[in-house]
Amino acid sequence: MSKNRMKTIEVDEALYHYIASNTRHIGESASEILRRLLQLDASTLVSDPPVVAPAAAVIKKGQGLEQMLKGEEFKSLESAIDRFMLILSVLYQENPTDFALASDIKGRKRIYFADDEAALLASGNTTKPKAIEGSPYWVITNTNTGRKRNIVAQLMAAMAYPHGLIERVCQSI
Amino acid sequence: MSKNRMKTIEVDEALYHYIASNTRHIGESASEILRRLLQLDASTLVSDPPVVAPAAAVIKKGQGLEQMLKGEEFKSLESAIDRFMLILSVLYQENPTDFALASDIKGRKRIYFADDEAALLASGNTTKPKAIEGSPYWVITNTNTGRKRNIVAQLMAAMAYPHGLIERVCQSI
DNA sequence: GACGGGATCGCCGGGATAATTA
DNA sequence: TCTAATTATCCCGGCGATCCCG
Repeated sequence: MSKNRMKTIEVDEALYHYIASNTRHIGESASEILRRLLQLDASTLVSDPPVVAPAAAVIKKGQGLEQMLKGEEFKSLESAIDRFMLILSVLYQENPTDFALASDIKGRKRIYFADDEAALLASGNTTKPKAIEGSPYWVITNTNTGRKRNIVAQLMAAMAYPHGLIERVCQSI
Repeated sequence: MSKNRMKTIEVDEALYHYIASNTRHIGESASEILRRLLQLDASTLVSDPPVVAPAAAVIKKGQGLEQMLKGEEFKSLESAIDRFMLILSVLYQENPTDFALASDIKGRKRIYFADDEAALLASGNTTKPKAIEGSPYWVITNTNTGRKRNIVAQLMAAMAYPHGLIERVCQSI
């Protein structure tokens, strides 16, 4: 790897997580990881990247959430758990890609999200997994409200939502 | 893509140019470009990134450490203990032989390194040994941060690393 | 694994600081 | 005794999951 001067670029948190999670060996740098993921030779820079289908319809950040907070459905929910589940559902639908990248949040022993129930069951004692509607994901549910807020906050932060919105959403749980 | 909560990563110049050259439209962000190049669509998320032949693993003196200091993995660590463990891991991998020779560092009664947990447990009261990843060694962990720095400094000195690097590594703990 | 929600309390990891020893 | 080095107790904050309550 070249010792050349490094350039700084900005990436959103979800992408950052994705990159970090692809570390192959201890102490690997961002450049190394990206080169591998991009299938670039360490030395040569191949010209044309794979052509990919255009991104799906872009929804403006937080729009769906804002609507949800105002909506009758949300207001009608009586329990923290129901609000929690709806929020996650909306978060997923608003941006499945970022959600997927961000959902590797975990506690000391439990993992919080998985795409199947069994994985969550296996990660703790009575995790009470529930499916997130409209998504392939499951979440752990046996937590106090503080932790539910916490999980949502972490998730949203990793999905690069603005602070203020994170605040309001967590507050609403 | 939102501009909120961006993370900064460092990439080498060649990679930087490669990314920049793949801009599709004016004002496109690094995240957007990378997402496209990495094929991070909802559809491809589940599968692992393409596996590529690993880069040759020869590491020159201090090179691996330098990489580590810059690496995403290291930056993502939140506790002194985690940084400590990663540093030791990289030190071992960079030169197992020297590590082995240098690792007979000890305190007044505790020994700091051993190739099995029991030896460390036996050398003190609550030494909290942890295994050094990628190596056959264990370290004592029940120390304040000052001593962790100390241990690393002694180890690196015995492995003949330059002072400046020792400084920087210890500082980073 | 079948009542569901979630507060409360116990446990654990990190590591500063107090205690101990040379 | 005073200081400096080393040990390891112990506190704090975070996490888990039991268990109580509606």
